[in-house]
Amino acid sequence: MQYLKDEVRNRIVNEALKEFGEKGYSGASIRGIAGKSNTSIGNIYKYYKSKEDLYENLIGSVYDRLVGYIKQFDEVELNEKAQSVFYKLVEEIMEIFNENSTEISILFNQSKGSKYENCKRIFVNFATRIFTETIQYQLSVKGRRFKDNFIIYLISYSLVESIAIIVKERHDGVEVKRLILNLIDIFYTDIINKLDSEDI
Amino acid sequence: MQYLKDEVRNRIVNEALKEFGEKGYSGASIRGIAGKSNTSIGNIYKYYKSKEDLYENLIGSVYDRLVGYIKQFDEVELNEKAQSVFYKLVEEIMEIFNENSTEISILFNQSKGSKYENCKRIFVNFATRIFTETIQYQLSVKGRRFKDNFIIYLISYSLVESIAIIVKERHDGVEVKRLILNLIDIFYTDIINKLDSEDI
Amino acid sequence: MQYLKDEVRNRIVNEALKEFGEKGYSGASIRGIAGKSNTSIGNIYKYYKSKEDLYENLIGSVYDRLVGYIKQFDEVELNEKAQSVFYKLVEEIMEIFNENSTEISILFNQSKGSKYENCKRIFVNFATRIFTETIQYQLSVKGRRFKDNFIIYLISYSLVESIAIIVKERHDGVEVKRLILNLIDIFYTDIINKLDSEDI
Amino acid sequence: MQYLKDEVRNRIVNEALKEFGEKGYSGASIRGIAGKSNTSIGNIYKYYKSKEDLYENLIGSVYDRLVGYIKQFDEVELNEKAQSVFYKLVEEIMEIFNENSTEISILFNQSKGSKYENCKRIFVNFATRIFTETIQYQLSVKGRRFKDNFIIYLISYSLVESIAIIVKERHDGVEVKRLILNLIDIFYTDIINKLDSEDI
DNA sequence: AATGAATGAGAGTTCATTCAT
DNA sequence: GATGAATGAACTCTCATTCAT
Repeated sequence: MQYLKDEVRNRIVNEALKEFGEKGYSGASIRGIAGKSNTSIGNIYKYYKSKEDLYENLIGSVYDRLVGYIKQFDEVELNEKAQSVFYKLVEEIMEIFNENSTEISILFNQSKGSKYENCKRIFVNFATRIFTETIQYQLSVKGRRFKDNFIIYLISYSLVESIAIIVKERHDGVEVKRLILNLIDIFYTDIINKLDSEDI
Repeated sequence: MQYLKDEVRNRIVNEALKEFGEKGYSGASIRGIAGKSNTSIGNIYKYYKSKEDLYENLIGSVYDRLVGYIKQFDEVELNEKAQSVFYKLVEEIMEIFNENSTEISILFNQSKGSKYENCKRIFVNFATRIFTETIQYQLSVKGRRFKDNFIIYLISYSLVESIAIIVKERHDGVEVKRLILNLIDIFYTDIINKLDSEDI
Repeated sequence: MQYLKDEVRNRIVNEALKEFGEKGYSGASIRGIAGKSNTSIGNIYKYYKSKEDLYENLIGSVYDRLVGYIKQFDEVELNEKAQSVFYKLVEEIMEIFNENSTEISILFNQSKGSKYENCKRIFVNFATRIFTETIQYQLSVKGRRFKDNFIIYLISYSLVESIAIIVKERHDGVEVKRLILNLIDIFYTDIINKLDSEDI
Repeated sequence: MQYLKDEVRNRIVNEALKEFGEKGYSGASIRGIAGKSNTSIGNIYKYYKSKEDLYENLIGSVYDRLVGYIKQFDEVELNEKAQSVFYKLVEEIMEIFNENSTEISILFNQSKGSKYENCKRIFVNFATRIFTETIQYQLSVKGRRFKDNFIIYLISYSLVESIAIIVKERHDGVEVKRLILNLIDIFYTDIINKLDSEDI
């Protein structure tokens, strides 16, 4: 009986991932998931008490790991450790990706309307913070300050959007990592140089 | 009577822009727009014959200008003119932004489910093309080829997403233009150098 | 001013006749009539207090003449005069047709949903009565009775439906009259003979 | 559960037949059908995916049989077989009537606005064709031609309208058949004689 | 545990009618 | 007298959720 239950749950999970991945949280329909997973609408509600609960069960742990990693630095001064913290986040993302590539893609690309729609914003804000603090630290060493915050926010936003696309369109962990690191290199390293020389 | 009608139309337009801006095309409701603009559901249908027609009236001309500009180069060889074509597109966007900043923000950020949802993709594809052709032209001069296409797609995608955020969050034309040009500089110029030296 | 009023009223009347003639009472829309007659919805309600009232004004007099003619015989024994009463009804119809061919066509063919939708039924019942009494009179002279009522009802119904089609599709009074009389001849005279000989 | 479902479906079907029978396709409302069949609006859409689909399920097979029978002769020369083809159509109608008297009545009398509204016209055209070819064949044997087409159309129209009324008002198959054959006899046989002698 | 029928709120849309101007 | 904007009820249809079986 337990076996049967797990088998049904797996079917629901798999088809729900497909449905959410294709149509997004709001556009997905419980009816559609039930149909495709060869079970009944009512039975889905035996396993998950609502559409939101189902989404939470699929995406929640990925969200929690990601956001949990970020949140732990909320009240912490980073200074010269900022950059390494960020590279650790990439490691974290890669671990999540290697175990749950579909879920992380859905979390980033299809969460509109769900309780996780703020995820990308949290990520962007964190990236912005890391980047800002990195630069501030480097400039402070040279006794200088930098002005613009928004351009860093934009770069961070771009990075996050790109990561979202990468995890959606590429499925090989090695390639995904290479692409992400490439982008960080392009977006951040170059910009630090640029900011350094041009005082944007 | 005339001014009354215009006043109501303005209220509808303003509240519709708010509603679409907050909830996106699909999430917005005619009922909600009617309520907030202090008129009746039926009356909105005096002004616009459907939800789609309302959206079209708000966003259509902005879409047409933007996509029209891009489409004119569909069958045209660009070669060394690629970059200037792109800068002219920025000029076009800035003109649109100066007249219709809210609309262009909605077009980019909230068109999912509408007839304009392909807009960002068109823009990304065009940016990818411009960037690819620019690089190919420069490399061909030196007798070299470049390999990776996806990274350029990601950069282009990032640029477009960033522009979407810029027009959403900033309302001063001068600043918007500066930010966009900054990003192009960061994203494209630097990357060309990078690609040039590292053979990505 | 009076002249102006009449001109508008005429436009409304003409376009309303077209609209009712094309779409039927229920399918016709006040908005459509207003649009085509180059006036406003509200103004139509200055002349007619409702859609029903408008229909009444267009079709009522034709209905009243027709039904009035029929009703006058409600409590009257007809006996041997039955047939001539019916031919007089045809004369009445022809007079109406010659003055108001459009209206009589609408009355017969497009009154569903209106207060006049019973018109054809009244007409059919009257034709049935006339026919029944004519036959009964003829048979009683020979000391016989006839049985079936429904077949006469059907013939009468057919006659009325045919007249409805004739006034809809033919516009020349002479031809209309010839066709109607032809049908009466076919439907009635022959059937009397048939009933006479076969005791249906 | 199964019997419950069937019971509800039956209630919906019965009440839908009543509603369509009383108000016609356009006039009938899903709300009304839901209310009268003691279920909810939404539940009707569990059984039928649209108003049109409901109507199709009720009336479609009857329409298909009838129109299918007629359509098979579209490209076929009939000559002296014309009359027997028509009598076979009557047999077909009687079979349909014996199984689905309500449905055939609705098809003929209440299909305006639905996809089946052309049914009576198809039937009339077929009857007109049969009648015309029968007469032409008979006259050609005697080396004569006949002139009027419209009167045959009217007779055919009358016949079809009468059949529509018969199936609406009579429910005994034997009587329905007798009435239809009686009418064909009256309408066609007599008229052939008439046309024969009088050159209408 | 499983079913899927049933619900009900809310979506977009239409239209006769009213009423302030 | 004329306007047409405004109303509101009714329409078809969808969907997450509940519940009797």
